[in-house]
Amino acid sequence: MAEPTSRRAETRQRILAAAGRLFRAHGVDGVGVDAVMREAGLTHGGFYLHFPSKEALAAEVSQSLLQAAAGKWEEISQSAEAQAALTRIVQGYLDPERVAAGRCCVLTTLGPDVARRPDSRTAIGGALRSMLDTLMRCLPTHRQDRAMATLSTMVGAVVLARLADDPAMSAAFLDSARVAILPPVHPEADVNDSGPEPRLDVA
Amino acid sequence: MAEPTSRRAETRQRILAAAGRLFRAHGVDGVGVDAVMREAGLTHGGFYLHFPSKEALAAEVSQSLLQAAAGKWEEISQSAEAQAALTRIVQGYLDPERVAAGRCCVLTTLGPDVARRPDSRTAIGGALRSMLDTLMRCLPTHRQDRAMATLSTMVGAVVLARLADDPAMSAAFLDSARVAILPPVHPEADVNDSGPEPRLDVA
DNA sequence: TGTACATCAGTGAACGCGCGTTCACTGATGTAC
DNA sequence: TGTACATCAGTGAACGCGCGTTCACTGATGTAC
Repeated sequence: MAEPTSRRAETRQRILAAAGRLFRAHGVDGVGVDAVMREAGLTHGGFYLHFPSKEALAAEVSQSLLQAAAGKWEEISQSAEAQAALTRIVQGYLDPERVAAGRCCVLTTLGPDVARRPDSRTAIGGALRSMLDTLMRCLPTHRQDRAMATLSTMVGAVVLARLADDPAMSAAFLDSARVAILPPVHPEADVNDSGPEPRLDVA
Repeated sequence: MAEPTSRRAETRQRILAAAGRLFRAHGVDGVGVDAVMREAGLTHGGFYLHFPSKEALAAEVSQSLLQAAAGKWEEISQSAEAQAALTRIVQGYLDPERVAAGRCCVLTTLGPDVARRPDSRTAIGGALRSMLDTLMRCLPTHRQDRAMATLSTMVGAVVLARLADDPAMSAAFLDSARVAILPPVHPEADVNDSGPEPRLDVA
């Protein structure tokens, strides 16, 4: 009769999800344990039944958010040909609506927070490597350094789009990164440059 | 007898510098007003003689740090030919020692912090535009979107280098960005590709 | 030049508040017989 | 099937602490005469 996910594990996931939303919106230091628990529909006292400390929660939130992103990328890369997968990954990452809504990558919303917390740093290592690996396999060159530079451009563009004071500038950061990463496509001009026929099957 | 910089103005600068160091190292929310004043060699009570609030300090710190960076870039761009200036700017930004010491761009250390604080966001607007402008003039294409993508790559690389758990990976993020931005140079092979003779006068 | 006073940068105690964490307790769920 | 008990997730009051901010005061510097 042992249910696959106990009630305890379910609540734990609810807390993780709540912390994911709040930490990304206000930073780890900008949100209290009581606010996280309220967002999860609980009272603050029960927090330590699920996590040993706020610091541990921060590490696990970073890890689970980045692992989710890494999993999504891997899934995309396996469901489509390399070029199309790259396009979907990059366009999803640089989606203006997602960025505006704050549902963007933890690297861009909590990057410096993670960098300052040893537990969080080590916790995200695996997912980060996985994302680079997926990206590398989708790139035409299959080179690791190209994957790193590409991820840098994506992360930087979202960071800058979020801190620009002008909406047009925000959009321009995301656009310029997309254009820089994805090979130019001219659907209206059929006579374009050579190469492995870059086709976009995602709007 | 009115001295050009009053004692008051000098102290104010000392507070700004102290906050610059501490905020970049621990985040705005990770440092108290008393710690900032202690770092500046003062007691916390006098803080409000110089700034109306901690929030205002955060905004002014971000602004002054980014303006300093923008000024340095502009200076470099006027003291050298475009290609050489770009090289110096990019190599300075991606210098592993500076990144390791935490003396790196406020966009990478406080990006999300700035994004969340309306006062800070508006405060850095001018300096950000100035940096993009300088970058654009140094790039071969002189295109604004290329400048934005380039800055994104630089910012992202430093963010990622700071949060990577492995020193080799940190270095690789900085290296890969440098290689991606700066045109490849082959000093050992004199017979290289054409173009405006890319010369590096900075090691 | 010397004295009296005004100005003002900086001090440090104090404030109310919210934080991270603990803990005695509640009440629902599951188990034993 | 029904009762008695154990388990355990969640509650909410309480803790010590450090935060941002205020303010009466000190002491050095500058000004007036």
